[in-house]
Amino acid sequence: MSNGFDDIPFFDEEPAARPARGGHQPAPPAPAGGSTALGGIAARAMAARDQHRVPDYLSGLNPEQREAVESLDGPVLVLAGAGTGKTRVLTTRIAHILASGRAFPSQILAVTFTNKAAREMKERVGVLVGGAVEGMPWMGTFHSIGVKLLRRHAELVGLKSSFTILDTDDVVRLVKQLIQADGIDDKRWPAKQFAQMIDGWKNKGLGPAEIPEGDARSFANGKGRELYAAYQARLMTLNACDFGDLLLHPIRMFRTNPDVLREYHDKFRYILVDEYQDTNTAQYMWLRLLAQRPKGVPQNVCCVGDDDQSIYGWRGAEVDNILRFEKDFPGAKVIKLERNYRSTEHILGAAAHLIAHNEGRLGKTLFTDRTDPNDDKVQVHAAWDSEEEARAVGEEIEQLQRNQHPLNNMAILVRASFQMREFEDRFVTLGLNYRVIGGPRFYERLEIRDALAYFRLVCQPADDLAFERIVNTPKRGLGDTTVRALHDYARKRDIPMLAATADIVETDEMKPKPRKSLFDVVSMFQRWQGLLETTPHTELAETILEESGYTDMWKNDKSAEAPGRLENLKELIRSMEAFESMRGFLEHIALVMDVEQNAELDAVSIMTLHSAKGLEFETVFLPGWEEGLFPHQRALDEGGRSGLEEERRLAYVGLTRAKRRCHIWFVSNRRIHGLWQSTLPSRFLDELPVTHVEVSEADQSYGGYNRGGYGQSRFDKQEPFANTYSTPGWKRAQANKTDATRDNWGNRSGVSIERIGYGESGPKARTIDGELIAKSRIDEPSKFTVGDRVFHIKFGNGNIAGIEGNKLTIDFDRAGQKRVLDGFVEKV
DNA sequence: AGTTGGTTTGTTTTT
DNA sequence: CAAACCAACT
Repeated sequence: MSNGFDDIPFFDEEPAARPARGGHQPAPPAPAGGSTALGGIAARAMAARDQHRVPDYLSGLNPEQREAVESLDGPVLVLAGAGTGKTRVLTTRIAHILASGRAFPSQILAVTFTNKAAREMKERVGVLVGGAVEGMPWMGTFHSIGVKLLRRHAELVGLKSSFTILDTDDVVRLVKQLIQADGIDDKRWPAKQFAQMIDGWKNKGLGPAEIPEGDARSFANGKGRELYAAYQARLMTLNACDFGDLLLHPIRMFRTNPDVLREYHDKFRYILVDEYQDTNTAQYMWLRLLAQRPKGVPQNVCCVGDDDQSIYGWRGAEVDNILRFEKDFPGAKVIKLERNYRSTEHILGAAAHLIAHNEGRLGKTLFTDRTDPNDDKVQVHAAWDSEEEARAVGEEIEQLQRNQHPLNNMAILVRASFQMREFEDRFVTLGLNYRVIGGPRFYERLEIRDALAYFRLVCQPADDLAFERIVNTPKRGLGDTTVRALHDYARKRDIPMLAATADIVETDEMKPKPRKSLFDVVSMFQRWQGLLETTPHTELAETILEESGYTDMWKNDKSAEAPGRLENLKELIRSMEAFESMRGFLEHIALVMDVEQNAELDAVSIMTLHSAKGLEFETVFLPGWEEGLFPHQRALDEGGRSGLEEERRLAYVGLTRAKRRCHIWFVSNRRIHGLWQSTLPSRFLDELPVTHVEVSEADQSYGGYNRGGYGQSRFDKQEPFANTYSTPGWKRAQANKTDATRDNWGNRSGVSIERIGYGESGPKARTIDGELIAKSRIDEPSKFTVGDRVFHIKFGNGNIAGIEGNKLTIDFDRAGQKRVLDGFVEKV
C-alpha cells in the first residue's frame, strides 16, 4: 500500500534559523511556498487537500479515528478501547502533523511507557512516512526523555552531565549502607522495603521534605525522612540518579528555571502521550509542566488511553489522571474509539459484560460489525486440578496445531507467574515449543551485572557502587574490613573509592597482602581507562573481562550454571556491537533492561496478564480463574473495592487479547504454598454473559472431575439463549451497572456461584433474559445441615461448621477448616 | 571463605 | 512445596 509520502525525503533537522525565542507561540515553519526544507512535504500535502483528495494515510480510518488524527489544535483526549486502533491513531497523527507542515520531527514530543512501545511507534511512523525516524529525537519513554533533558541541564539540579543511572539492585545496596551507617538494625528494617518506599514517594512526586509525617515515622522509629534525605545526598555525591530522579529532577529543574521550561514550550509544538491511564503522579506533573501553556496559547497535547485497561494502580498509576484531563486542559476534545477491529462478537460481548460490573468508568462499549455464525463462543472449562488444566490446554493446543494453526498465534495468560511452571512442564513432555515472556531479565543476571559494573567503573570512575560490587569479584582477598576502610577513607576526603584506593596504595595504611591486591586493581583500571578512547569498545570489553580474571572465575567454576553464564557474557559482548561506544551502550542498557526474543521459532507464548497488555493472539487461554488467585486474594485484602476492580480490568485485558478464540479455565483444587487447597470458581465467571459463553467440561477421560459421582455438568441441559447482546437482559445490565448484590467490599451476597455437582439430581441452571441466574441461593435449603459428617476426596472426613448457600465451611479432621463447594463432599 | 542447614516467604513490573 | 535468604559452622 502506498502512503502519502512516497519519494519525499524525510528531514531530521530543524532549520538553522529557528524563530527567535521570546514568544510562546513561535511561527510555524513556513507551510507553503517551499522555501524551507519541509516545504516539499507540505506543498504536496496541501496540493492533495486542494484537489479534495484525502492523503492516503488517512483513507483507511473510521470517522472517530480520523477526527482524533485531524484535531491538531488544542488538547485532545482519545479514549481508545482495546483493539480500536489506538497505535494507528497515534502514529497517523504524527504523520499528519509532519505532512501538514505544522512541525518538524524534532518539535514533537511523543511519550510512551515502555521501550517496546516506543520502538513500535518509531517503526510504524517510519512506515507511514516512508523513511527513518531518526529525526524524532523526542520520541521515547518518560525516563529516556528525562535522561535526555537531564544530560543537557544536569548542572541546574546539581549533577554533572556524566551522571550514572542506578538500577533497583544498586539502590537497595546503597540504602542498606545508609541504614547500617545509622546504626539501625537492617534485619528489622529491610533495605529493600525502604527502597520501595522511596520509589513510592518518588512516584508521587514527593521529596524528603514533602513526605507525609505518618510515612516518615513508620520506618525505623521515625527516621524515614532523614534516611530519605541522606539517600538523596548520597546520590548527589555519587553523581547518580535512580529511576524516580529521572522524572523528579526535570520537574524540579523546570519549576526553578522558568526560562528553561519556556525553551521547551517553544520547542515542543505537539505533545502525544500513549497509555495515559498508566501515568503516575510524577509523570503527570512532568507532563503538565510541559503541556500547559499560558492563557491563549494553544495546548497541543494529545493523550491516548483506556481507563478499562488500567492495571498498574499497585505501582502508583493514577487512573484519575485520565478522568482529570478535561479539567487540566479546558476545552479539551474527547474522542472515544469504540469500534473494535480485533475480536469476534462473542469475545467482545463477554469482555463488555464483564467490565460493565465496574463502577467509575468513563463508559465505553466496544462493538463490532462482524458477526460470523462460525465464531466460537468464549469457552469456560473446568478441571480437577492444575495438572489436568495444563494437560487439557496442551491437548487443545495440539488439536489446533493439527488444524494448521501456528503456535505463534496462541498464548497462555496467567495471573501469577507460578502458574507458568505447570504449563512449561507439560509442554516439555509434549515436546511443544513455548516461550516465556517476561520473567528474569538478561541484564539482571548476576554475571551480566558484574561485567557491567566493570564497564561502568571504567567509564565513570566515581561509580562507587560498581567499585564495591567488583573489588573482590573475582576473589582477591579483599574482605569486608578492607572495603570498609576504603570506604571510610574515601568519605573522609570526599573522593570516589577508586581514587581513594589509588591514594591508599601509596601509603602503608594497608597490610601488604590487600595492598598488593588493591594496587593491581588500580593499575588494571588505569590501563583500561587509557584504552577507552583508542580501542574498539567490544574489544576493550573482552580485555576487561579477561584481565580482571572474571571469565576465568566462571571457567573454574564447576557448578551447573557456569557454562550458561559464560555464554551470557559472550552474548553481552555481541550485543555491544550495535553501539558506537561503551558509554552509549551503558546508557542504553540502563534504560532498556530487556532484550529482544527471537521471533523465528513457532512457539506458544506464556506470560502474565500484565505483560500481555498491548498484544493480541488468535487463540488465548486464560487458566486459573478461581477465587483467591483471580481475583487475587491480596488484591482484595489490600485494595478492597478498587483492588477488585483492578483485577476485573485485568480479566478484561485478558479477554480482549483474543482475536478469535478464548478459553477460560478454572480448577477445583490448586496447590498454594505447597498445600492443596480446594478452590471456588472466580466470581468473574459469573459476570460473563451466557449468550456469549459456552461451558464445557473436561474430557471424561481425565477422570478427575467427574470421578466418583462428582460433578456432572450443571450446564448440561442448558436452555438455548438468544445469541446477540441486544436481549433485554443485556440492555438492562448496561443500564444499571450497579449490581445490587455486591456490598462495599465487592463481595457478593445474594447470588452465589454456579455449583458443581449433584449430577442429574441437581437443580437446573435457569436463565432470565439471557442472564445466568445462579441456581443455588442463600435462601435455598441446603442438602446439608451444620454438624453433618462428610467426606471430601482430598481432605478426608470432617464436620460441617457452617453453610452459606452451596458453600460449606467444614472442620476437617486432618486438613483443618476449609471452605468447599457442596458438590465435592458427600455425607457419610 | 565456603558450605550447610534452618528459616522465611511466597502477585502483578517498568524504568 | 520449594526457592531464596541468612546464620552459623567447619
